[in-house]
Amino acid sequence: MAQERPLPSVLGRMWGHEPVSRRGPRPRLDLATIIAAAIEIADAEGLAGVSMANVAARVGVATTALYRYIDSKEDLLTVMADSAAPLPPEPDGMPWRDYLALWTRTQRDLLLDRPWLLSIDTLIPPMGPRRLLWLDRALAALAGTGLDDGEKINVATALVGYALTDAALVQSVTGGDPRMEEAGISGAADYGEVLTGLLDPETYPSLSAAMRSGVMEGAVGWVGDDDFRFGLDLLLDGVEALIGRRALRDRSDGE
Amino acid sequence: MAQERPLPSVLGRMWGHEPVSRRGPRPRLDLATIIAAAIEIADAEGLAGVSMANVAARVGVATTALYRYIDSKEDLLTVMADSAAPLPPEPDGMPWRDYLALWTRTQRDLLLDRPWLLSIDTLIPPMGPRRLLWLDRALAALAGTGLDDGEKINVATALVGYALTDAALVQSVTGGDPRMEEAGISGAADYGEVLTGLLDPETYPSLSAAMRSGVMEGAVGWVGDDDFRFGLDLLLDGVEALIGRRALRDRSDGE
DNA sequence: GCCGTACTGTGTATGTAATTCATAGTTTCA
DNA sequence: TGAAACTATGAATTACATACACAGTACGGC
Repeated sequence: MAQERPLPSVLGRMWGHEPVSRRGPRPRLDLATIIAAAIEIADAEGLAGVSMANVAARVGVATTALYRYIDSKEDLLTVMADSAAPLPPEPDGMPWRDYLALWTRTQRDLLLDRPWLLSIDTLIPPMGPRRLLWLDRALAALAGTGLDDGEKINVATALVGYALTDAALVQSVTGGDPRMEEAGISGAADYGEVLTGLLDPETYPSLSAAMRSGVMEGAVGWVGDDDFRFGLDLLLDGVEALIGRRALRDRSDGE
Repeated sequence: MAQERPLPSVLGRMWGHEPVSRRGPRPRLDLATIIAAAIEIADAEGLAGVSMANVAARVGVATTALYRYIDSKEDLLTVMADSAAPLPPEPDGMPWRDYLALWTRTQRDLLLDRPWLLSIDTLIPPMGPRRLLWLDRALAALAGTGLDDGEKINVATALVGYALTDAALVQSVTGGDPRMEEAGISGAADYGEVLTGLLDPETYPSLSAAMRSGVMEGAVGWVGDDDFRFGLDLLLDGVEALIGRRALRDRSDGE
């Protein structure tokens, strides 16, 4: 019923609602082909390589032919971002905590594997079939925890957000960001060194002390697996605490 | 000593290392003036309005004159992102949890107030004087909690990350994102409606159930203050648990 | 006081991309 | 068989960022 809401063209096509046309020459392309080509280019050359001309060349049509399938480059990127996601891992009866940890890590690893996603994805509500599938699985994993739907969604949201920011951070520190490269920084140790030279201990007492004590040379440098787990556990511990509270409340409600 | 590392021009200028030049006409501009102009434009017209030509016109010079002060537009954006941040709130002896909550919220509100920051800022290690000041204050707030420097930094990182993703989400849902607007979605209720029409209950059992039960029409729609606090408390509960564990360990170490 | 030099701002020119539009060609339905 | 509906194309337009050569300016040594 609500189906009637007219979807904008790209979103519609994303969900397989291709326009049913009779007349005219058979289309030489479909959205999937275009997206696949665009993703291949992005994987190989980064987002910078994804120009309309480039994509068109790859699928063997003139640049402007693409505009029959998408309305703008923006749309292309949006659809790419959804299609680039693999299927979510299957729960297989895992405890919620294990599943959500895997769920989050897999998303982060995806972002590291396809760093161009980071340039498209600022966190927005998922609209594509793939991303929504991920969300669905997170909610499923939280079934039976006593959280309500809203809470489950918020938990999932916080976790994707973490995957996103952590990947962005790791990516920038390990040399992906031009802003870091320009500063001659590759790796946390460099960063610590630069900061040590830059920070006036009067103005930045705590930070400068931390840097001088060599935090960045040791275990903490944002990019280690420990660092990822640290934030993840912060969140999951929070979730666990919440679930505990809910259980308590529900028990006393039942009396 | 480490001061000697040659900073790239913009980064250096950000820290007040203006080049000491004798000869030649007195410069008509300085970096601060340019940044201020760029920020005014961004506040008024969004990032799209920030073209080199526009900024130059505003400060009353030819477009290409800007290149005497910055190397590229990218650099301009980077410096803008740092300068746009206000001074961090003062701790005033607040408990760490209260301070960090305020600290995070203030940053999120800044991002909502200047949405263009969201387009510049993917999470990267802070390099500018303002952002580093924020980091310093977070570390200071965690003094005496028993966390080590690395842990403190990781806590702060997780919190900024949360501020960033939450702001991005709110921003997109409340109409800031072209991708949402294009789908005719403004507000969580619209989102819920669209999804209800789109989702096949077989493929998306949990999510579709949640949508049909009207989550998005109720309290949860990502944009409410409750939703912000939800994720924030998740993190802070996690931090609290960690601090508790550290205290326990330290006590038994001391015996 | 004068002149060269180092440095500043200007105007022009170039290259890259996205996007619009009129056109020519291709199927299918009546 | 012809018209209608639709496809791909190429040329043209627009908006930028940026490189470069030039002209003017002020300081510092003589």
